[in-house]
Amino acid sequence: MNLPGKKPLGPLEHGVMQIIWDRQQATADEVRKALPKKQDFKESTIRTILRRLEEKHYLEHVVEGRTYVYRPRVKPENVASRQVLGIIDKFCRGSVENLLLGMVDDEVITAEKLRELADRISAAESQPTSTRQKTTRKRKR
Amino acid sequence: MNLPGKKPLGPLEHGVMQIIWDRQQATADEVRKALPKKQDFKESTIRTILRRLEEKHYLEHVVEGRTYVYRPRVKPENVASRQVLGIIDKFCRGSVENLLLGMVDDEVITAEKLRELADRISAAESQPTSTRQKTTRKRKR
DNA sequence: GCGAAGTGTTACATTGTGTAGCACTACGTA
DNA sequence: TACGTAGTGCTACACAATGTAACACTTCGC
Repeated sequence: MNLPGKKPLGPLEHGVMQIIWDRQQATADEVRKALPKKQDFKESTIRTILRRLEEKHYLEHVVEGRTYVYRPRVKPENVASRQVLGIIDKFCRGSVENLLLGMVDDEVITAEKLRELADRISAAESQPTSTRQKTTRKRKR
Repeated sequence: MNLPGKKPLGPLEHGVMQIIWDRQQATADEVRKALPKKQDFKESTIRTILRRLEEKHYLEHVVEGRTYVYRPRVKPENVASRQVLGIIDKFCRGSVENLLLGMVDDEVITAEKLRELADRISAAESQPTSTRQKTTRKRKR
């Protein structure tokens, strides 16, 4: 089982993912041009990064004509949530509550604001399916 | 500014932190004995790890007799919360809400449970100071 | 004065990431 | 039809972080 979102990304790898998440898809050349012009990379560099991201299952590609078009295999929020899961395991004895407490204590978010968001999310969750926008995914567990 | 909780920890480094978090403090030898007996490390190995953890500001030590006694400089929940902050920046366009949405979507937590926790935390937060247990810290921001 | 317990210093192997070169292929065009 | 160009495949190298440890030095108790 090598699901995406687990392996960490280096800064450049992350930058590339950002670009592809932003525009839904991109070719090696598009990525290169979209990166900060400050350091402009060789195309082979970009292609190496893209290949590694594909090996890590962050990306997949389809061949279009003779160029590879890369698309994300995961949404950034889901990568985030998996990484947070790992953090909870490692630092919060598996308890989401401990994490949230730490975040409030560290002023990452106020208790008030947290409750507000939780209410909103919970409300949206129980809304009728007609107005509801939920990712289609196979449910397990 | 080199505050703790930012630099990532390798598996062994993390294991050592766990031990010290558990027992509040420990010497090199205690750490060595507390680690899984499967791989039993040389003391110098442990001491290298401890030194690096101190360089990263996860630990500090006091000299007791002639031995170093290490104690944590951060609580695990705070390390967690800082790392989560980084994740929010990188993957959720800076929005805590996006992260929470991702976590609900990924079934790391249910919307219902989240709301419950948020309520509880919020209630505790606004309790009178007499019964309140809050970390003493300099507030900034 | 010696041995044990402890620290200081240094080093090497492995792995992940950034960086890129070079060879190969296929398509459009002169 | 032969060639340049756009694209990929494969390989390599350097640097930093991490795991792993040896060896030398110091000091306290006996």
